[in-house]
Amino acid sequence: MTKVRFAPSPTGYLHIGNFRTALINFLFAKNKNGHFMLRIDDTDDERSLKKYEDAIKEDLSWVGINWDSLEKQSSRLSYYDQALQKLLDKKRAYPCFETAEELSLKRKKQLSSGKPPIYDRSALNLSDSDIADLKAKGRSPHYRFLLDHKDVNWNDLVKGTSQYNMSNLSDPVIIREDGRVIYTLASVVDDIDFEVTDILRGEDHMTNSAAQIQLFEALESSPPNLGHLSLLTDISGAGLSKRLGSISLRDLKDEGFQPMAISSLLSKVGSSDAIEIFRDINQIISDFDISKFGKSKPKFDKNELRGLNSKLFKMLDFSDISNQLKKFNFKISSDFWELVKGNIENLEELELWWNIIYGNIEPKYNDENFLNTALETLPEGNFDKNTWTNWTSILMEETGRKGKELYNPLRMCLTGQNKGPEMATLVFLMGRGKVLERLTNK
RNA sequence: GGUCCCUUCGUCUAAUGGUUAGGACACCGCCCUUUCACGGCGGCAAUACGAGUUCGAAUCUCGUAGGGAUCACCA
Repeated sequence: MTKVRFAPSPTGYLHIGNFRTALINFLFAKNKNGHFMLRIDDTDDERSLKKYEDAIKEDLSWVGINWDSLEKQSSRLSYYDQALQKLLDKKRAYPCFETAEELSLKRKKQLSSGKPPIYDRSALNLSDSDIADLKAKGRSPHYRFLLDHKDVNWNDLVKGTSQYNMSNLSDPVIIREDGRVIYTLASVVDDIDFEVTDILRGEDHMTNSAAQIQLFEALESSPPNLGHLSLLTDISGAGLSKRLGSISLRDLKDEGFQPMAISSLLSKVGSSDAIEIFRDINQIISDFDISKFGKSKPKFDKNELRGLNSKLFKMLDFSDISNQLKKFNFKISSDFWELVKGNIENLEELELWWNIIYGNIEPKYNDENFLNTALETLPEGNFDKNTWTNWTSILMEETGRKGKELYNPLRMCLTGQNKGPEMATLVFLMGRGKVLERLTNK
């Protein structure tokens, strides 16, 4: 069975790059009736916070991504120790005693003399007695994985035939000086134990993957299928870290974006499918195909998201949205929703239209003579659904105007906007009192 | 600096040596609508640059330029 995992570290809120990876893993698995595992990579306990773990779960749930199982690396520490022992026995791991400062200095030197900052493996020269001496002095080692300096090849689900020469890489540290495991090892151990079949993640993991392939093999397993998605950039083409990293899912939520608008965009952008709005995640699942994703970097455009959001609102009935409308401190009726849903990009705009119809706004008078005539011909009595048509028919006869010439001054005066929902219903909901107020309140 | 990856309309992309370089979104125009929008129809618009291979190159090769990623006792 297909089994994937999404493995965030709880060191911050889910941003849109992260979320896209989660979504694509979810869609990939569900399309194959597979298993989607949420794995909390909290081995860095200095930076990991429960608050973020909760937030990540909450955000995933908000968009309808449900996990079939949940694991936390912090509860699996003994397995990582066993893996280290195995690697030590096979001479694929070795102890190192350099301090972080020494290593950093070394890298700087290499870089300034034009050389790649790759670890020189000097700890490999330590004899058993050297190591014993250092330990006796109270020094405790960190451990590195000994890479095999050769080409690693794999057939990437997204990138196709891929290759990396391991001599361009430092032997990765897998256990810290204080004994805590590092992601590189923990992730592989978990992927083996939980029988993950496919790893889908960003192309920033490309070199990690190359090293981890050797780790899978050293642990007498075989690597899962690997797919590296091209990273999202902002509209100018700048990388994720610069700006998109700061757009979290919660920001989008707060800005009034709907989960399905976000999922619709992020599941299709960068693929050869058309970007369109989907009402239901199952529709996206059923035609998901990882091979449709391209190798170049797609751009995330909030305007595109706005468009999808407004298309979604048009599709929603009052009953679909009424829960979300409770957050407003004014009561929204079904009639009101049906009237304005075709003219909004996000829910916050409801407040504007609510004020236009029921509250106070600054009307715009751009044709006083005409508006005077409108005032004179305003029908008496309570408004009904035909009032607008009757009224404008009279106005048309009186003034000879029609079309935009007829409607625009009324729209501007009554709503303060040059566009918006259909006037007939809008005026009916407004009622005679409010219309009179706007017409006379110049 | 080393290594890896990327570059087709504004945007997402299709075209795996022969196409008038196709589609979707956006934009513009027309129609529909006595207004906004929806919808229908149409239009604008691209192979980063330079060589090479070939009868023929978006496609293969090399170079140039631009962009991204990575090179942590982070994940």
